[in-house]
Amino acid sequence: MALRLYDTKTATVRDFEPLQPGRVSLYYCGATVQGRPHVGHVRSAVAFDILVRWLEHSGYDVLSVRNVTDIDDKILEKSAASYAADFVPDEDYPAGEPWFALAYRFEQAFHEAYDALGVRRPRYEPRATGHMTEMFTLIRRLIDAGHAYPTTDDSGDVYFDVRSWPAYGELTRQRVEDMQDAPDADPRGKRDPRDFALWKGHKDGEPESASWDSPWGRGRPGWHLECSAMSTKYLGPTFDIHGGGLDLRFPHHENELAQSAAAGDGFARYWLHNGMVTYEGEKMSKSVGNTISPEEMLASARPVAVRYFLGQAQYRSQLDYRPSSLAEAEAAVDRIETFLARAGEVEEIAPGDAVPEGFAAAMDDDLNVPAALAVLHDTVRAGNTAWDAGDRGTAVARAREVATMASVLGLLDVPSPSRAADDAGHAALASLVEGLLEERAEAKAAKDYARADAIRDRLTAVGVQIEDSRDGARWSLARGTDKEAAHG
RNA sequence: GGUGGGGUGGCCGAGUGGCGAGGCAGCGGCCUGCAAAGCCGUAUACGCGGGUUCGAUUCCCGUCCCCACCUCCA
Repeated sequence: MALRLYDTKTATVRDFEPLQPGRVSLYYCGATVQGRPHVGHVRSAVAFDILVRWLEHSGYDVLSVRNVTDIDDKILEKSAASYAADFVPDEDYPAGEPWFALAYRFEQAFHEAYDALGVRRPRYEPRATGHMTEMFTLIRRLIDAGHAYPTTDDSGDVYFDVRSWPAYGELTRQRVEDMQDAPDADPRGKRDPRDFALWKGHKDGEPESASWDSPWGRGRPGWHLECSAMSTKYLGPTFDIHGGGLDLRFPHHENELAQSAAAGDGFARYWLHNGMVTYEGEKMSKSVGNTISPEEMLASARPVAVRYFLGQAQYRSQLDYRPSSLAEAEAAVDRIETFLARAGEVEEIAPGDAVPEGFAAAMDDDLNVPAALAVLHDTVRAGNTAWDAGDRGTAVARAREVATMASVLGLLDVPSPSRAADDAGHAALASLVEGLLEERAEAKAAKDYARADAIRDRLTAVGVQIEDSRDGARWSLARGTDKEAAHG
């Protein structure tokens, strides 16, 4: 069975056949680095991380590119605001910060969030500001082809001519005539209100450092242009997959497609869009106050549980967060880890190449992670059953499959800052706990259950969980609350 | 107004024209000195009204509601 993916442009599930056998070129939209990452950003990143992992598991060499939009209106606005006399700095926005410093700072914040969740970095992460000449070339091509024009006023703007491109709207199946005009649209020098900026002329009051000399005057690039220019540079005029959040379909991806296609490029062959994250069914919004940030999630649950939560729904589905979500994810992850730890007592469990057929079929079916997780959990059960029956060989075999599946879903690569952060402390703790467990074993042997239970209660009280087995007691640090990983 | 996606048991969340995925929570049982972990069992679920069909949650029609996008947005 081969991979099938839902393609937004054709609105169908299609067999995935890469341009070049064995190689996949993937471009997906990263963030505009104007603020701290929110849950939606990391959900998208996890979704595409799972795609890349599954492609690689399937034997493809994946060339992935994710852009960093480090120049745009919001970045400039926020920087400008930080210089205002009445500006009140907070922990996210200090006073007097240049736009490029602000952008770079948040770019790093995104990296921290991605890293914390085990999202692997793409092969390249190009920044918009580093690709001016590539953008000039694309604008030139569009003007020469009659699909773009510099305004006749003195603004220095260059626009894409929507009316010159009959296919405009093909990605989202909209007709230009049906589109609602933006209420606050400033027609400026546009021929049509839907025309969008390829190049924005420099305006008085904007920092000189935020503009570049171009054949059409000093200015800065429009948002959509960078993706067309950079994807072409790193992946070629035609590439396999273009991804991003559902909210980017229009206008961002529609405009990218129009630009690149009008310039004569094949552009993306498959369009993938991940669903939004909601809070108890409602769109997260700062004004409503129903938001939760990746940091807050990481403070209340282990990173691996956060990752599990973010990846557990099918990527196109809306992912609903509610206060109990992370505890549920934590429980599910615990179940998997407990089994792997059991089998790990027999021999080391490392991910291999083989996954159960049902898992592969689910992943090939447009990355049906929920169905894949069902197979994973079934395999855990089968392994536990074998373990309880004393069949260690089968248990270990199942554990290998579980580890492989978990690895494909990115659950084994999530850093666990707690443990690694303090090996010495952990060793000391282990020594103390094991001493107490020996005492407890002696008490149990003497049928002094009061004393045995007192020792267990004492350990439980400080977050050390005890599990008895025929081979003796096993201990682990209680999860869920995860005092260890709590961020300070 | 236009475009697209949804409404599944206490919660999350797949899926299918007919043998009720999976996780979490609950209940009963096995195991255990007691727990924990594990295993087994346990639910008159598919927004509403019609229709097609031997049979629909799954197809068709209507209807209600929700969400996203059409302005910066993962």
